[in-house]
Amino acid sequence: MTVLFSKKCELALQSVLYLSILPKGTIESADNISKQIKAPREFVSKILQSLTDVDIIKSKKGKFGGFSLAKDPKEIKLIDIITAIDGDYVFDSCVMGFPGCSDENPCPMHEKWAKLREESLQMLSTNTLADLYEITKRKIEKI
Amino acid sequence: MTVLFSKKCELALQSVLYLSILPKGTIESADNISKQIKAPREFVSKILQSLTDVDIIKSKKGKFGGFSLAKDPKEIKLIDIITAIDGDYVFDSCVMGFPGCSDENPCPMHEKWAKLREESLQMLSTNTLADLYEITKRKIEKI
DNA sequence: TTTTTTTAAGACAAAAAATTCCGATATTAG
DNA sequence: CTAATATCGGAATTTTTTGTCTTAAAAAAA
Repeated sequence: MTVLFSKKCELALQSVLYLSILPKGTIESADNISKQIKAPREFVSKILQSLTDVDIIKSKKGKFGGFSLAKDPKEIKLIDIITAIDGDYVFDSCVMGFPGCSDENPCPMHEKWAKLREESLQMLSTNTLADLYEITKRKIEKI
Repeated sequence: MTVLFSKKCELALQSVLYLSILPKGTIESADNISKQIKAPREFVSKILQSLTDVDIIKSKKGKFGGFSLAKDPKEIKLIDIITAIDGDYVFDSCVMGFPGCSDENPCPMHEKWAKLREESLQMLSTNTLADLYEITKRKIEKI
């Protein structure tokens, strides 16, 4: 079985999306976030830590501490979260795992896949948390 | 890090593609195939076994035994190989890992992703080994 | 028939990814 | 200051995926 993004990355996206629908500046604990997205707390906590390192969210220790967005939702693109966790490997490695796959020495899928890869990258690079606000809110409320 | 297809699936695609450029009916040993695609022999062997189960390739035991395509290259679609190894999970699970993601209760990426998912599926369902013959040959020869 | 070569099958081992645990440190309330 | 609550950082554990080994069975050649 196979996945586009790692589990870590999925939970990162879910966590940050959740933070993005809370009133601006809200500090939410890892415990609350993990409950909301129904994922193991310690694991979510670890993921959130790596997101603070790249300045997508910020953290506050101690009582009433937790995590909050480090910038405005319209400044955070989906691709930022993805590359922070999974790297940009997804978008520049060969789909079929062939060595040395490039425009000059393409694998059998290369050309046909290039278009899809480009479109995905485009989609993830243009959409910000702000763009997804309404639909995120609706989804989170239904979980 | 993350990948679209599992390693198994990548090697399955490479192996079958390799078989498809050999003269019709050629029987190639797991040993030769693994050397060609530079992958561990026993592992490739395992993968080839599962492909024989779904009738994409056929096997022959004993001296001069090995594997060969079970049908004409234009009868074998890429998607057949992928679902045989990775299942159809890739194309009907939520990109963000949200539970119960559907058209009625979509995740934030759902709609935008649907188009890409559909196009990928389309591409993998319409292309057969025969369609990729020339480019496969060129690639394999350069490995 | 015996030997050699190759797949089949399943147990086993190693590596990677996911998940948990724990001790340290920071922050705030009382 | 002390107690309570959080994050932080790193080690430890579990699970999944990848890869190996070993033995059996089939096929062809000697």
